[in-house]
Amino acid sequence: MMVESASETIRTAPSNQNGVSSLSSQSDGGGVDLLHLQQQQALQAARQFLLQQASGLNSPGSTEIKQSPVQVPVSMAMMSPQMITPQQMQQILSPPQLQALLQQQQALMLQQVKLRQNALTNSTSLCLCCDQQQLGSKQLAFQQQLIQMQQLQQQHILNLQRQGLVPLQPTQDDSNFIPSSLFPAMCPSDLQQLWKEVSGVQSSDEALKQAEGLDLSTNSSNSTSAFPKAASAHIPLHSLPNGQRLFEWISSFTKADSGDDHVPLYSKGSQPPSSHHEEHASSHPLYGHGECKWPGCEALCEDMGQFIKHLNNEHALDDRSTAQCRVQMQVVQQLEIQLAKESERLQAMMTHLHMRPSEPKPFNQPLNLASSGSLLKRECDAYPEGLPHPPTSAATPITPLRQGPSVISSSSLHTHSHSHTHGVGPIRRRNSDKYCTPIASELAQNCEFYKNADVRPPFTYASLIRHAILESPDRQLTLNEIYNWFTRKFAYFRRNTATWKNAVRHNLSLHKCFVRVENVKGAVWTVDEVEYQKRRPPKMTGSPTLVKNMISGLGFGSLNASYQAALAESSLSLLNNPHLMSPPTAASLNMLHVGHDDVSSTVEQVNSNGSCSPTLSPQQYSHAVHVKEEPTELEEDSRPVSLLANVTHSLPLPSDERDLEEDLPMEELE
DNA sequence: TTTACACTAAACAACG
DNA sequence: ACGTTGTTTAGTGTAA
Repeated sequence: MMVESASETIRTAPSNQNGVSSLSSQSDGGGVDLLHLQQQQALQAARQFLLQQASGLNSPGSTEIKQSPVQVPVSMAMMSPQMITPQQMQQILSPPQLQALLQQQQALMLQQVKLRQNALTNSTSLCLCCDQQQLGSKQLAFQQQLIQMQQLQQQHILNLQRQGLVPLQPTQDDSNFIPSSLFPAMCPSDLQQLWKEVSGVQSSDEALKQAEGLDLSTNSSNSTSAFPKAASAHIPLHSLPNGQRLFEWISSFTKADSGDDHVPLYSKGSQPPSSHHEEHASSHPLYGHGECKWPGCEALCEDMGQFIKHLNNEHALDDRSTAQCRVQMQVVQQLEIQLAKESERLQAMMTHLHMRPSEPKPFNQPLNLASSGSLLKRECDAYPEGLPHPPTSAATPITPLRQGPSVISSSSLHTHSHSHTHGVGPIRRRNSDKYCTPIASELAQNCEFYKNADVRPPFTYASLIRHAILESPDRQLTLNEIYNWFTRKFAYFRRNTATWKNAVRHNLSLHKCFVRVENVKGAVWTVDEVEYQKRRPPKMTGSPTLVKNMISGLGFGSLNASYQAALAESSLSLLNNPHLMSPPTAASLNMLHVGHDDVSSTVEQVNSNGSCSPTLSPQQYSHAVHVKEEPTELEEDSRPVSLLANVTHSLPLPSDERDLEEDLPMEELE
C-alpha cells in the first residue's frame, strides 16, 4: 500500500546531533534560539519516531507487526530525517502520533522552561531583569509555538477529513478527537515507546530515567540531557491544548457514571456492576501482584487501600492520565486489529483446509464451476447458490444409498475419463427403486432441480422410462416422446444424446416390462407393471429393512443417491477440468468429504415425517438455474411444468409408506 | 467367487 | 442414402 516506494532514496539516518546542531547553529540566540531549539526537538522526536517505526518493520521480533497496517509510509519514514519538513511530518504522522509527539514536546519544553527558570534564578546572571525579559520572551515564543503545533495538528486532521480518511465527527472535539481508524498506525513497540514517552512526563525520578532512556532527542539534545531530575514535569491544565475538552473526551470512555472525579478508573463498588469496572475488595484490573498496573507505573502498593490511594493521587483525571489512556486505547486498538488479522488468517487457513467453521459455502464455487465444467460444456451455470443441495425430498425416503451409485467410489473417479470420452458418466446407478420406488415423489419434489441442474438422476433407465410412460395421459409413449420426457425433465439428458438414447432403446427392448404396442400413430411403449414388479426385488415392506436403510442413509459414508450423483458430477467434472483444479486428488476428495458433512447435516434435519427442511430442497434455488440447452434438444422446454409435477403437487405428497406401496402403478400417480 | 442387475457400446436390421 | 427405431450381443462394474 504505502510501501511501494520504499526503495526510493534511503539514506542512513545521521545522528540526531548533526541535525540539531546544524540547524541550531544557524539560529540566533535568545528567544529565537529557544524557539528553534524547540522546533528542532519536536522534529527530532518525530524523526526518531519514524525511524523507530521503520526499524521496527525490519526487526526480527516484529514479524507479526509487519503485516499490520502500517500507516506511516515507509518510504517517508526511511527518508533522511533532515529531509522531513514539518509539513511532511504532518502528513506522515497520524493525529494520535502527532498528538503524542506534541504532548511530549510540550512537556519537554515546559521542563526546559522551568529549567531555565531555575538556572536563571540560581545563576550569576548579570542582569535579572534582562534575564527575566529574555525568559518572558522565550515563554511567549514557546506559547506561540504551542499554538502553532496545535494548529498544525488540527490542520492535519482537517486535511484528513477533507481526504475522507477521517470521518467527520461533528460531536467530537477537533484536536482531541482521535479517529479510531488512525490508531492502528503504531506497532506495539511504538506504543510501548509512546507509553514510555508519556510516562516520562511524570515527575518521578524513574520516569525521568525512562525519558532519558528513550530514543528521543533527549539523548542528543544538550538542553534536555541537562535536565535536573528533580525538575517538575507535571503539566498544568492550561499548558495543554483544550485541556478541559480532553477531560470531557476521556471521561466519555473512562467512567461516565463515576461520581468520583479523581478515580475515574476505579470505583468503590457502589455502582451497579459492570463488566469492566466491577471490582471487589480484593481485585482490581489495575492492581495485581502488589503493584499498580497502570501502564508505566508499577508502583508498589501493599494492599488495596494503598493502591486506591495511589490511584487517586497519581492517576487522577489529568492530562497525563488522559494521554496514557489514549495510548492504552491505541494498544487495544492495535491488538484488536492484530486479532482481526489473525482471525482472518485463521479463516483463510480453515477455508483452505476445507474445514469451513462458519462460512456459508466456501466450496460452492468450485462445485459450481465444476458442475458447469466439462460435463456440461459450461452450458449450465449449475446451482446459483453453488451448492448442490441434495435432492432429498420431503416425501422421499432416504434413498438407499448403497444403491446409489457409489458415485464417489474410486472406480467411478477412475473411470470417469472413459466416461467423459463417451459423454455419460460411468456411474452405475443401481436403481433407487430397488427397495422402494421414490422416483415419483422424488421427481415431484425435485422436479425443478433435475430440470435445471446437470445432475444425473439416481434412477435406472428402466424406472425412468416407466415413470415417463406412466406419467403420460394414455400411459403410453413413443420412443421420441420418451426421449423428450428425458430431456425435458433432466438437464443431464440434454447432452450425450446418443449414449443415453441408446440406453433407453436398449432398456425398452431388453426388459419385458416394456411392451411395444402398435398404434395408429405408430409404435408406442407401455409398461407391463406385473413384469415390472417381477423384476423388482422384494420391496421394503418391513420397517426393519427400511429403518436399516434409513439409518445407513444417515451414516457418514452413505448419501442420498441424488446428492451422491450431484457430488459425483461436480467432483468428476472438477477432476476433468484442469483449469479448476490441477491436483485432482486431495482437494476434490476434501470437497467430497465436505459434501458428506453437509449432507449428513442435511439428512439430520429430516424431521419426524421423514421430510427434510425445505430450505435444503433443490427447488429452492433451481428457479434461478438457467441451463443452456442444446438446440436440438430443447423442443420441450417451453412447456409448462410437467404433468407429474402438477399432479403430484396437487395431491398430498406421498409418504414413505406410500412409496413402499407404490408397486401398484395406479397409486403412484394418482 | 458367483450371480443378478445396470450401464455402456456396438452391431445389425427394419422402416420411413 | 440417411436417420430413426428396435433388437441383440458383449463387456464392465456393482452389490448381494
